[in-house]
Amino acid sequence: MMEIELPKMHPSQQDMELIDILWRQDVDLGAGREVFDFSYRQKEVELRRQREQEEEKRQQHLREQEKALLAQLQLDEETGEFVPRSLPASGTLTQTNTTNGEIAQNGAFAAQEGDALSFDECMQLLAETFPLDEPAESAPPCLDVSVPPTTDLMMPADTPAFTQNPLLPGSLDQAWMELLSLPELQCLNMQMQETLNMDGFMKPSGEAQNPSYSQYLPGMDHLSSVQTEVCPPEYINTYDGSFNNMVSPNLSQMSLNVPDVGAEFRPEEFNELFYPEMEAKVNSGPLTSDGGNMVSQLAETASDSPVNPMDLQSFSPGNLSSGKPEPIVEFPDSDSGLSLDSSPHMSSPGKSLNEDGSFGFSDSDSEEMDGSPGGTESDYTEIFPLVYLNDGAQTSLSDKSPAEQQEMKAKNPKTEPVEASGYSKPPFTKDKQKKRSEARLSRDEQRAKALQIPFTVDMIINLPVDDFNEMMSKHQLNEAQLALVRDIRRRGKNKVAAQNCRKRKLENIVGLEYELDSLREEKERLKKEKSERSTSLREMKQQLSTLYQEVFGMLRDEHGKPFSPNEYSLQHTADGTVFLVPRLKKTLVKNN
DNA sequence: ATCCTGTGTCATCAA
DNA sequence: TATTGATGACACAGG
Repeated sequence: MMEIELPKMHPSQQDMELIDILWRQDVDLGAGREVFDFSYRQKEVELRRQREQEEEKRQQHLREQEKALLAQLQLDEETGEFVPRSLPASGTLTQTNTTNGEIAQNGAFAAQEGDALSFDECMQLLAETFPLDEPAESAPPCLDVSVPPTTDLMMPADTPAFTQNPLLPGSLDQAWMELLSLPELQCLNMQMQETLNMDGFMKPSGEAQNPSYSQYLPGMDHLSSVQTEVCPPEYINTYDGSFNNMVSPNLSQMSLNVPDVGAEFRPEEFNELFYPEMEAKVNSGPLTSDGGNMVSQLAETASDSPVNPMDLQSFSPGNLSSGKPEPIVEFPDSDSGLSLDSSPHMSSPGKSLNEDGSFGFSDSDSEEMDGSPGGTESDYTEIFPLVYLNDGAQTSLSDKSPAEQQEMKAKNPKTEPVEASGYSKPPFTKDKQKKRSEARLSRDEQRAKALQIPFTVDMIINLPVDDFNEMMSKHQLNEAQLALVRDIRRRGKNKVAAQNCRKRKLENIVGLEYELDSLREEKERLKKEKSERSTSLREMKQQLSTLYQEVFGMLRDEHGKPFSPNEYSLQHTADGTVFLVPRLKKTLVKNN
């Protein structure tokens, strides 16, 4: 308890030393050592002061945290953005239908509320463990991937706000990571993963695909590894699956302050994220960091590798940072739709080459492509004949230089007639391999590959505009590439929007049908009720008439004669009093 | 051959 | 002004 320490040398230092010696020799001084030890007492005071300061600090942090909670944002399911929670009736879509899925979601979250406490505690622990010394830091809301993509529908209002508080200072970054390794959080983390997956399941179309941008961001990949350590494979797998769909707009917010995409870029890890199944192959191969060589090496290994060479290239530091992703071919006018016919892979030289010999991606070309009967998927079989020939072998012409591509074209005159004829099914159309390749590569992916865009289509489409612009600014793209990237983004977003729109339309139709049924039922019910009441009214009238006649017939005047129904009538008031009213008089009264 | 349905895309408008 | 979402319209593929 009383620890022996060497006090700092003070003026009374000799005395203190003596006291110390006596103390060590267990000489009874008649008083505690601390009585004589000035530095000890001073230290005690300092300790107390320090404790007070810590306490004060902690309280201040709690207050700040509270502020942050108040200002917490809420994920808008539709927009994928964080919006202030104070928009209770914001959504136009989310509230339209309470589908079973949503009910299930609510249920699931309700069930999760039980975890809220522990999470709360964790956050408190976090705040205590990692004091926010830089509250003003505009650090990113480094939300972990485990943070569920909550929506107003799914997240009860009283749910602890930490889960989606993007205002948490960036210093929490590491705290999150450390927290993730805490055993008590691992379970929570897994549940959040589950939630995230569930959300993806509930919203299969564009609006729900909610993987995290952290996957895109090398700086965050350690998070993945953390989860890999603590989560059962199924969580990871399902997560990967949902990731393939799209990137969550909401989680994308988290990437705001993540280290530069290009900064600590590690292509292997990136690859692992995107093509986990391929990672082994790619890594085991003679892959080098030399972007130039890699393509050719890929070409060698591509026959058994489904990896998209474009992606690999994009992950190559050489291409990313050294920034010469420009295809050798110049596309004078990129368009918005890479024209099939202008594709470098076209086997039809007449169309594929512009007059200047370059490959054209002009709008007119695009129209030619999209407008022509041959325009769509089949065109891509023409664009990438080798892709379809070699399933999984992404060594399409796009991986080769235009010169090589032209060589290929020269070597494969076979395809010319097919494409020259415009729309006609290429010989590989029935090839299952081709279909599989098609399924794997969307048109825009193929376009991107053709222009050697150094980003994945997912990134292009799903990154928030700021990140997107940042990403674009980090790479020097030529006009064709820029235009293609923007078109890909526009098309991708519009595709999702169209899916949402159709989904909504269907939901509206279903809702209207349901409403129609309800109204029909209501109508039937009202009809029936009307009929019943009519019957009842008729009966009552009949009874009243009978009663009237009975009563009227019992009435006699002073001569004992019955009243004439033509001259008199019976009237009754609300209190049951009955009057015999002369009809003439009655009309007179009425006239009055 | 024709119709229906699902999907992608474009144009346009509105926020 | 740029971006984004919503939606009608169109083309196309596939059943």
